[in-house]
Amino acid sequence: MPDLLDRLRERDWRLTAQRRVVTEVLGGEHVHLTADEIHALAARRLPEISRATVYNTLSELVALGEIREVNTDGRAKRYDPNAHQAHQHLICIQCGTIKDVHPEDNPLSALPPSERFGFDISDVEITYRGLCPNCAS
Amino acid sequence: MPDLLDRLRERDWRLTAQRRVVTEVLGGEHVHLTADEIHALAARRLPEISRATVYNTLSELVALGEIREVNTDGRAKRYDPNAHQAHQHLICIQCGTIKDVHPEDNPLSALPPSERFGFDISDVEITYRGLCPNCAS
DNA sequence: CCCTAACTTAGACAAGGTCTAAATTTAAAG
DNA sequence: CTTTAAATTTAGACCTTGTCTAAGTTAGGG
Repeated sequence: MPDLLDRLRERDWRLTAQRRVVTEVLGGEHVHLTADEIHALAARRLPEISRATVYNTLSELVALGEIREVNTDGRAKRYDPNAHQAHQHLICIQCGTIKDVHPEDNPLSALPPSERFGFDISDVEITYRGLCPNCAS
Repeated sequence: MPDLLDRLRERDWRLTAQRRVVTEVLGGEHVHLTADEIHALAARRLPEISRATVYNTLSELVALGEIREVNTDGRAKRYDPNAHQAHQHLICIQCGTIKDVHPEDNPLSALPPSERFGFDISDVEITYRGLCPNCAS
């Protein structure tokens, strides 16, 4: 798969300095940053970047399906660049660390038709919570 | 199982008028109200009840394990009085309706040890999303 | 090189929630 | 029945997260 910036170029996404630094900050595969964290990192390279632009850019990337919004705790949303591989999240209830995990079965198959109330189900989000080895000791 | 107010009485929970109306508003089994909705309903019976008290009471009920906090959409948290029966949620992406559902398997069993990163997992939260029959037509 | 639509900006605004200090209420002791 | 200390409630200030707007700036086709 070509990298994120290449994919965006192919889609008539006007590439500005601001959009570039935001997507660069989201480079890794196992990163789960809040909008404010992304803004702070982006501002290290482009000091005048505004909060509004970071929010706008993130919304566009979500709409394009290039990143996912994760609602882990009712606090700030986090943005997950690992959008092209189905996965779920495992979160430490103490330190907040987030891991990507991959359940064995298709999570949808556990929900029998009688429990679907006629819905056309399109998405399943699973969050596992527990104590990480570091916090347990 | 004795009802909510009885259980709380047995636990030295000082029962005030404010706490009573909040717990009464949470009476049903299949209700998923926001704090503001709970405040509005409570205020119909006890007009001077404050927002802070509603938030305090809800936090205490969560800590006591009598209700559950549900984070459905990154907007306001919802409070679910159906805390003593394991269940998950099915949400309409259009109208926001929330249904309680009961998957067949233990959701934890789908996560193999190799995907647990040494965590001691204590909770799994699953949210199914789709279009309800009403919105589909 | 110019033009215009697209983009970015600062800052006001809004929703949801937390905190604080003062007032009130509870219930236990005298 | 009073006193009293601790628990509870209150109004409103404040905080965090996110959205909106109007004005300024920029990308890139012609």
